[in-house]
Amino acid sequence: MLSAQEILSPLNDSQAKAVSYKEGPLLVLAGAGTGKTKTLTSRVAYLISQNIYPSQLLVVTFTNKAAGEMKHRVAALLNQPVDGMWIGTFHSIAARILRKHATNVGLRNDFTIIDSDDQLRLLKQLLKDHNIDEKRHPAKQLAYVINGWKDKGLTPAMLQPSDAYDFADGHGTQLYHEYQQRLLSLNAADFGDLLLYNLILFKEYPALLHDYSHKFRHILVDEYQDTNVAQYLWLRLLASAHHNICCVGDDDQSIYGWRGAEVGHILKFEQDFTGASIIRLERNYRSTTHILNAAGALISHNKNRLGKTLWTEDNQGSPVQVNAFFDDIEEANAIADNIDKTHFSHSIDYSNIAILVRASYQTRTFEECFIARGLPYKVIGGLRFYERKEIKDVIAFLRIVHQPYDLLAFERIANAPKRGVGPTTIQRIIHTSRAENLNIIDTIHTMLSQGSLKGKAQPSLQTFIQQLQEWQSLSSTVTLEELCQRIMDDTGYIQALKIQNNAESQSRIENIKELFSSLNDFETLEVFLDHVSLVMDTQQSDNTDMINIMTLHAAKGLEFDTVFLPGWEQGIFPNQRALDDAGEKALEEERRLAYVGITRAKRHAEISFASRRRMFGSYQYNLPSCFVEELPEEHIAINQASPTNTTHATKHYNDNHGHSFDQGPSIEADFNQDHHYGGLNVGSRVFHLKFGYGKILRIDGDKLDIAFEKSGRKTVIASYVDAA
DNA sequence: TATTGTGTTATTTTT
DNA sequence: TAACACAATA
Repeated sequence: MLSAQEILSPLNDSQAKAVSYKEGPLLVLAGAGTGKTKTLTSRVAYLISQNIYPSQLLVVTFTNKAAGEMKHRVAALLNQPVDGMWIGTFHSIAARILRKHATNVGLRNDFTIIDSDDQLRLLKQLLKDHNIDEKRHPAKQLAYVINGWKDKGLTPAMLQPSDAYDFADGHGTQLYHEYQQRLLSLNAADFGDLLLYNLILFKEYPALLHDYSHKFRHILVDEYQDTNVAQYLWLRLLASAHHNICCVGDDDQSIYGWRGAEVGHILKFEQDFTGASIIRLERNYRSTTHILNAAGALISHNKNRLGKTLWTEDNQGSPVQVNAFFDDIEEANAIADNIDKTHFSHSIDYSNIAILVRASYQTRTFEECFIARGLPYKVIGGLRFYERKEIKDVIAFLRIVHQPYDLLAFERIANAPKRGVGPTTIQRIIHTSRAENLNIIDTIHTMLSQGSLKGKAQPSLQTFIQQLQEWQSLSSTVTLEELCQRIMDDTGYIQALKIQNNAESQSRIENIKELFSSLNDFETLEVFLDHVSLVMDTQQSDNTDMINIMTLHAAKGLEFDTVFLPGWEQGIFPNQRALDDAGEKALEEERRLAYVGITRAKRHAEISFASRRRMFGSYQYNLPSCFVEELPEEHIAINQASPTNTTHATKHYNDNHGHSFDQGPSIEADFNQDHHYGGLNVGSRVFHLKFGYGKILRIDGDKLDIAFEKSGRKTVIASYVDAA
């Protein structure tokens, strides 16, 4: 165990001050790259060195990734594993508390945590039962409204009469109320409920609040600028006994307002927690002066901020490059060229390069460009492992084994694989189950004996409930993997995928196999199900060297040597819809997003915009983003592409940069036509991970011109395809 | 009930 | 463009 002195010595003055701050509320305003996590983890270690028991500490983060990293770093700092510390996401900690006292709010302690998919399904049923036209009032919107209320800590009873009009001409409150009832009868809670029920518990059972608020002697919160009202109230309650709450955050990096985060919380911290101190971390250890000052000037256009000025002892570096292009294709090609240069001439790893876009659809242009050129890349974000259809299906089977009342899980897999049970039958079973308060097995059993199930559905459901009962008895005797294997065999789920035999079904089978192998990490079904509902991110640890493509949101907290920020155009970034919805407030959030983007770069930032962009099948013409003008001249270099009318960007992209790219692989087509490459010939059928199956039309060195069956004609590098 | 065709509509995303 | 939901059809 390190001494306090050893913990403090590697820190700068402000960091050390924050780490050793004694008692009372503390806000650490930590700018980008100022050692936020280091400070927070050091403080945890410091408190432990001051004889605070780990079990008296509550450390809250937003993501599992952050919680994991924190745990890891504290353990490394103390040189011993930390047991007993409550460290986790808001949701996982709230779930832990709620499981202990579930019966106080009408749930059993084995309640299911449902995701947004199930939530939507439930709301659709509700709307149908109320004869509300889903076209005029989509379930998605209702989900948004209800989640919004929950984020604000509002139960149906707390709503104002006018709130009802937030959905379907005044039906909002009633629907919210019934949705909550249905969740209770399903013994389920959605993500918002986890926090909301905690608030209810603390309010209605003061003894519980007393216990928890005295148990935790220190509360530490990461990314405080992202807290929504419910989380904020939760923190205030838990901190009410000792006021030892240390929040770390950066108002300039608040980018989740659209999902309930309130920058206001960090702005009024001093009013909320009397006697609070604020410590600013302004020394940046990441970026060069040019990058820092460019970002700083940009963000200074925001009015709603506490204000801080980042500085660095690093050198000037090179100015932020601002590149103008004719269209999106030219932009992508120029970035690809630039990456070649960065990688080959300046020896920067691909993994140290990122392309950050405003919206995920923008990644496509880059993917296509990089595939054609054979540049290795990965798209961060996108759909996660547990969100895949086949994985959710397998999990639904497990859920129903675990909880035979789980109608949502039943709805999901009643006809997967197809067994002749159509939507009408499913709805009837669900309605009966709800009306009679019977579990799935009993419901189907009853309906079968009444002869109210017809056609193909009758025998398949008979088999289904038999199987379900077998699985239930198996679940207590065999391992999770064996149970899963058995379910797949009995239902023929994998068999059905095998019959489809296309690239998609192939990868689905792979995914299921991957799930199988991860099952062994879990002791019981219950532990596994809790894991999948709360720990959604399965970061595949990929140690291959690849360019990172992701949204600006996904980039928060990361850093790269070189960062490309394409699509800085009015309407795209700042995003038009955001502006329409929330005006000036949204513009400030978009600006913070721009700030986050620039400050990800250590040495090199390249902003770009194009005058023409292909969007949704047609061309859109955009003006440069207003943020471009807000960048200070002395820290940027503007590179205007030579005026041209051709779309053949490759002809003149060199003009933009004033150098050529001989070192990189030539993109000029060489006309020495080949007829084979390795084992591949013109006319061969091949398989590509992304594009599926196709036929080779032309071979040119290692570049193959392929007509894909699904994705059309594309040029790809030979090493990316296999003979089919 | 399963398949095919048509129409609509396009942020950001963690838990 | 492309994905997805829903209606019309086999």
